[in-house]
Amino acid sequence: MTPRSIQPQPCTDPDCRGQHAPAERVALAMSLCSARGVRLTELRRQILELLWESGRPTGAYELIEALRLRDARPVGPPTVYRALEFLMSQGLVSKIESRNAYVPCAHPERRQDSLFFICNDCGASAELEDLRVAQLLAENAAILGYRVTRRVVEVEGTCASCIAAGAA
Amino acid sequence: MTPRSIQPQPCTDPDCRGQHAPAERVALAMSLCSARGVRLTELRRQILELLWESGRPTGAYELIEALRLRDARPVGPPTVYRALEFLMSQGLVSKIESRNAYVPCAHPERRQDSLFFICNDCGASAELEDLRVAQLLAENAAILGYRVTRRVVEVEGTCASCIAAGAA
DNA sequence: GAAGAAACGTTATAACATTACTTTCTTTGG
DNA sequence: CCAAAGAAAGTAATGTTATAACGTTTCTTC
Repeated sequence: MTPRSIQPQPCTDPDCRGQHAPAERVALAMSLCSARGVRLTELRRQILELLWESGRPTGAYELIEALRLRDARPVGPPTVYRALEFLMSQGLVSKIESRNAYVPCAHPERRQDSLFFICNDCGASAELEDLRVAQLLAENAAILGYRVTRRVVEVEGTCASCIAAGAA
Repeated sequence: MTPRSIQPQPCTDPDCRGQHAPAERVALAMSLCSARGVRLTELRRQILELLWESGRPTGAYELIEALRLRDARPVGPPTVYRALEFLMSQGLVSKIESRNAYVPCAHPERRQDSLFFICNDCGASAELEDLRVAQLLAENAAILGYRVTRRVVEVEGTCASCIAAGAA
């Protein structure tokens, strides 16, 4: 199950739903940052890794706690927020605004704001890209005369598993 | 400029961009609540009015301050948050998640999550409805097996006026 | 290895939101 | 009308998320 090699393996499938292991994700991030000439420091790397391991949108203070548990490293809020800001600037992480929580991005090599689907029951989130949505938003922005810098699209609801579990 | 009558005048134009006066907006809200058998109390009415008068996404603590100034009524956070919750439940107000701020809804009679465009420069927001976006999100939700309960679509950028002002 | 820049640490505090409990107001049935 | 019940609002305390301001360390470059 676990890949033998952790060489970066960017997914080339636009319909990829992300089943890569955290280590692989982090390796891709390292290679991307290296190519871009920016520094994915140990702290930043750890936070990205924690986000990949978490499997759901994770709050900044949860990350602080996780870092403390992981290697008895007590970091303050500004430290974590700065790291998150860096990761977001590189497209490696997105903030889920409706949750005040952070998720790792499946395709940091494509710098595109994704659609996020968040389950109200289990808290899990799914990421999707849909150029048609971006296109429609661009259209509407043009009508209003807006220059777009960021798109936040978050769909709240109940995921398939939780529907199944609830219906049981 | 100011309308002589403040009778409720729901806008029937789906492309309406909202140029109605606050009093008219509040009148519509009162009539809607009355029809729905829910109570638009004085506090709730005042908060809705303040939001319409504000002209931009407004934080809960700004509302507290505005209420205090308006009629020396000091209200606590829970009071305001409860009123906002009611207003949101009636589709009269939406929360702009990326700002932790609240805006009045242009078309409370249509219970549809709108698209919001927010200017990073002046802080103003514009509301738009686009069924095509809702449709695409529904499509994607269906693919994932999600049951949708709420859509958050917030486009950040620079509005036409600020682009013009900045380009000057 | 010194200068400059980037990252990180630390303290304090700001900004946003909720819990738990009490009081007041409103409606409704006797 | 009046009491009971329920909805709304008041109050105090606290929880949660985020940032300001400033000092220290680390990395890079020359």
